[in-house]
Amino acid sequence: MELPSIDIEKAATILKLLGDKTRLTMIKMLDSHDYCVCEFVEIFKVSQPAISQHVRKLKDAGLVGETRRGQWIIYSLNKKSDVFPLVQNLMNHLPNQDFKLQELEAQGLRISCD
Amino acid sequence: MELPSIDIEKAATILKLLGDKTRLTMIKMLDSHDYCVCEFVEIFKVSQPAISQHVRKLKDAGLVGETRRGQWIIYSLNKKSDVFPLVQNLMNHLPNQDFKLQELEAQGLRISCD
DNA sequence: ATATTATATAAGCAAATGGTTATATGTTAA
DNA sequence: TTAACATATAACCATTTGCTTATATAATAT
Repeated sequence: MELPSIDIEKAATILKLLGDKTRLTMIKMLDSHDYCVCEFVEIFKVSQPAISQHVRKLKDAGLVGETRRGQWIIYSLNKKSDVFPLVQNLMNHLPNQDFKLQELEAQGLRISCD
Repeated sequence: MELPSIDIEKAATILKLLGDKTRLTMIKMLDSHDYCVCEFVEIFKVSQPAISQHVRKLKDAGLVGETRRGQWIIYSLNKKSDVFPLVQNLMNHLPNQDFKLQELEAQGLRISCD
């Protein structure tokens, strides 16, 4: 089966974007659940602007989408992206990060939206 | 089928390494053929030290191996690397780069070792 | 031995990266 | 309308990156 090819320059851009522990973890997490900025802030122990800057890069590259839900902005994987097959493939090599969600819940920090 | 998981920190390191157009192209090229430094220099139009620095990073990460053959040092993909399955998987999404080899040959710049 | 060729290493530099604090924007609640 | 909360943007800074030139090391050829 033939996989659609991704321009090597574009691929390098995506890999550079994912070549950061925080962003790579975010994407892996988003593979299971959607998250809002404030949840990421709790999880990654960095400032809120730092998180906003990371998700912005992911959004600019088309890897994630955002939806406002009340005062929160929920980020989710963009499965329509033309590089999604590549990303998905990558994710298969990474360990599940659901334990982070459980930690959030244990601390009562999971925001309450469906 | 279960894929062996790669520590997310290690994966980020590898992706950052491959998140560079030159190195990503090198790895894709090495997926088909071995190359020496001087060939890479011709292909990438950067200085010889720049190429040496790139291959060194790939070597330090265990992605490639080197063999001296006379005055040349031949670089090849290290298929024994524990991240090779990930890399291999990535490569499947990239366009073949054999035309670069053909360009080399057309210019008579392919070095003569088997 | 000496010159030539191939590669590696060192040092320096401009640009990019990822964080911070301060501040602006937008939504909700009182 | 005002306060509180969630997020984004701006400005700044230290570190990293990827190149360059200059030089060192190693093998080959004369």
